[in-house]
Amino acid sequence: MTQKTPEISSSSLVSQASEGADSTAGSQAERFESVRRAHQSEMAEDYVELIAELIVEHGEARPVEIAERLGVSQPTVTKNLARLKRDGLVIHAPYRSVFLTDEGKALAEICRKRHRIVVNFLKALGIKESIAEHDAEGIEHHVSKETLAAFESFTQSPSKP
Amino acid sequence: MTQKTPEISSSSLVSQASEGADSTAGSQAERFESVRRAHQSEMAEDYVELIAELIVEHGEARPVEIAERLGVSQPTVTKNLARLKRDGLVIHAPYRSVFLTDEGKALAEICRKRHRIVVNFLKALGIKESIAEHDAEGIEHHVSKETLAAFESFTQSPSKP
DNA sequence: TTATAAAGTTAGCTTTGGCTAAGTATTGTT
DNA sequence: AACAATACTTAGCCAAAGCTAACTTTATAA
Ligand SMILES: [Mn+2]
Ligand SMILES: [Mn+2]
Ligand SMILES: [Mn+2]
Ligand SMILES: [Mn+2]
Repeated sequence: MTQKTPEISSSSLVSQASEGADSTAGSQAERFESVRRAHQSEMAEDYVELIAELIVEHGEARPVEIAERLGVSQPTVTKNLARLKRDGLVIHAPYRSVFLTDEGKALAEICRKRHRIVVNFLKALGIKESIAEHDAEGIEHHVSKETLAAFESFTQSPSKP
Repeated sequence: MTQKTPEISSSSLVSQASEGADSTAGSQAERFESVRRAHQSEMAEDYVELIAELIVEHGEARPVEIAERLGVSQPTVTKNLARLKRDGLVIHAPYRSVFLTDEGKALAEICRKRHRIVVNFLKALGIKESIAEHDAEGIEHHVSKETLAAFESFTQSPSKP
């Protein structure tokens, strides 16, 4: 009830030069927007990568196995496969196993490589494998081309620019 | 129509010992579950960190400014502030500016520090600041304690274990 | 002090990605 | 061939985050 009601400080052209790079509201917004965009591709990336893995390991990708590996229910997989199909990444007929389209294969390959780079980078930093795999699962979706390249070159020759 | 219908290979106890760490379906599922959990905290973390920033910079945090910095609409901010309030992280009365609870302040401080560590680490790797800030905005939510410690120690003395 | 502008909220919609319960299809076993 | 077990789908639910349009409140300016 009696809480203070401060006005908006319209006298704030201060900008006390604290940040190095430009730290405008606009550029910060772009960063958050970019993260939101990355999250939208995340499901697709993890699915196609996993489907490719299963095909290599078992000769085929079964929804039940996808569900088990992802830790989600079978209906969730069914629904997400429909989305991936809609987006042209997988081929899936009812009660059949799952295949990747050419586009799906290409995406899976990119994701597989990126995943390995991130894991190997973390291991090169001294992180133990189980944790490297854990963190990579999330980090992989937020690594720019530049950062990925830096990770790769560090892995190959640590501490050299 | 005439698509092949492969059976499930029930003869697959092969496990050709390709991976170093344990790569069971169960441990892979745990990693994905952990990423999903991280995504649930992400909105809260970015909001409290930003609110703390705004209070430092402008003396207060206004919804309109939060919306601009995040690149989302004002109604989205209103709705998310209600969630943060429900979760005990902010104090917000209608038409007033936003305050952090003690819990919100504590979370903001953790996030602020983690953010700086990730950014500084990427810069130490040779990534330029604007890209470091960009990637950190996503990566920060997926870094374990161990990895964060490794980032910090690398920043302080690169290439030493 | 009144009018206008800006800020904030409410209502209602959307997509994503999770779930359970229940039904159908396929596969494996007798 | 019949039955049981497993896999898969469908239907229907939920919460999170986003949006626009319309309305209300607060702040600014005439
Ligand atoms: Mn992943
Ligand atoms: Mn993420
Ligand atoms: Mn962030
Ligand atoms: Mn941040």
